[in-house]
Amino acid sequence: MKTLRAEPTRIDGEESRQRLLHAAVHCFAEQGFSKTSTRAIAEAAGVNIAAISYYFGDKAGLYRAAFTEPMGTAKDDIALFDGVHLSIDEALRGLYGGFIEPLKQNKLVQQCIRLHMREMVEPTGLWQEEVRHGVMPYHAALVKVLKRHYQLRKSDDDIDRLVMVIVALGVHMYVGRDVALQLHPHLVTSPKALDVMGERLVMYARAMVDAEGARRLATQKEKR
Amino acid sequence: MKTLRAEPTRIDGEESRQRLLHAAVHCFAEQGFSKTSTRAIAEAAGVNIAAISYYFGDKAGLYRAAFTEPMGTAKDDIALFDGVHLSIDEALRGLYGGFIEPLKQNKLVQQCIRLHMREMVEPTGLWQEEVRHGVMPYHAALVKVLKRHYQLRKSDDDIDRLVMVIVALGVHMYVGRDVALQLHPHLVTSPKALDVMGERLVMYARAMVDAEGARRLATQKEKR
DNA sequence: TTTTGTAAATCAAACGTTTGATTAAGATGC
DNA sequence: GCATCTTAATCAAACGTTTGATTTACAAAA
Repeated sequence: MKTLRAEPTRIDGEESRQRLLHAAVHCFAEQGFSKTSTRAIAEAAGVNIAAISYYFGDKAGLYRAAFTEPMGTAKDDIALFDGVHLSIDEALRGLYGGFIEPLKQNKLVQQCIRLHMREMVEPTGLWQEEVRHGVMPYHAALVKVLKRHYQLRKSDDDIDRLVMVIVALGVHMYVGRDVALQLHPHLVTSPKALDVMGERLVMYARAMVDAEGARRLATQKEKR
Repeated sequence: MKTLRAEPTRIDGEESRQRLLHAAVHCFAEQGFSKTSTRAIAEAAGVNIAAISYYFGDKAGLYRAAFTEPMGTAKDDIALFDGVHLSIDEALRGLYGGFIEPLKQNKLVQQCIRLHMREMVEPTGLWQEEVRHGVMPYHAALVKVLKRHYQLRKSDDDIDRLVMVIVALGVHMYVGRDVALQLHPHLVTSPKALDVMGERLVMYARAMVDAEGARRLATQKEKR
């Protein structure tokens, strides 16, 4: 029933493309690639189906665009914690801030991240590229921060392990979000609660960093 | 072109159902629900398509069976860490052992877990039930352990937060596995490396538990 | 100003394929 | 003979994609 047509006339230009892209991000993030039909996307965007092939070639092309285009580069996130003048606490605060902040607002970014989380479990090839261009530099930057903190010349496996779990705490805010929403909704919804969560993450991470430092010291002594 | 027929004849008894189930776990874990066709499952199982509706009703029924049947109950995992005589370190060792051990072997279990991880990102309704019957008791058991350790009468938000991140470290071994395999394969493949990882997780978690304990003590003093 | 030409954008309709599910007939073991 | 199981064939529905025609915007030509 399309009796009323609110749209004035021609939208002309990039707008249709943009609307398709946003609708795609929303649909793909919500239901995944296969469960989302091109028709559903087009309908949500208020655009004809053919526009998909017109602007993006095919469904896969639209997905690729939805996956990569709206996301900021990893550099933006890295910049939040890799300043040379930052203390380890400040660095961790910046790092987890990058995880927490999008959860408070910015629906599009949240959907994008959800899309990326999806790819972690369901790698389609795009994710491997994302790991190379997004995750790898991110980890490398964090390794650098830790090296400086421990005053090491070379990194090692234990640094990598520590980086893994530090990142894990942030990642889990997204991966475990649905579970948390079911178990303790009030801990992960309000901005205030999310801030408290961020504080705790910093505290936890700091504790892990210190524990690893102590362990390194102990094994170092042991060797002598 | 089906000129050659390798299959003998009857596969005797219940076997078809089992083969279907295993093939389903494998396919669903690998590609997810929508991307897996009933034909692909039947072919992988070496069974006619109609057997799916015969044994499981429909595709959804097969999925449900693949999701629930092969998994052990949450009680098995909980039993690894909720003994009243266990120290906090022993409890954490048991807890993370439950995460690490399946990674060393048992392909079927790994695929099952992968299936469950999938549901975390792509909730189909089964996951909500799983949260109620699997995750919730798991969290509750861990809360109990922490309450005992801190000698608390009542739990609170901060305990829940701590439980979340303790679990996060274990969960991340599965969620972040693909990334880890690309970044540091040697840290998450060999049984020996996995054991080291398990040790570190215990150490990290212990550090977090202690940090939270210290924080509680500090805020407690502050209030007086 | 008006006419004409061109390229971009949009549309409904249809295409061929794949999907999950069902059917009726056949085979097997008791 | 009877219940259990397997098979190939078939179904409607939904899918992604393509098509050819149409509409709009804009600029050059008259």
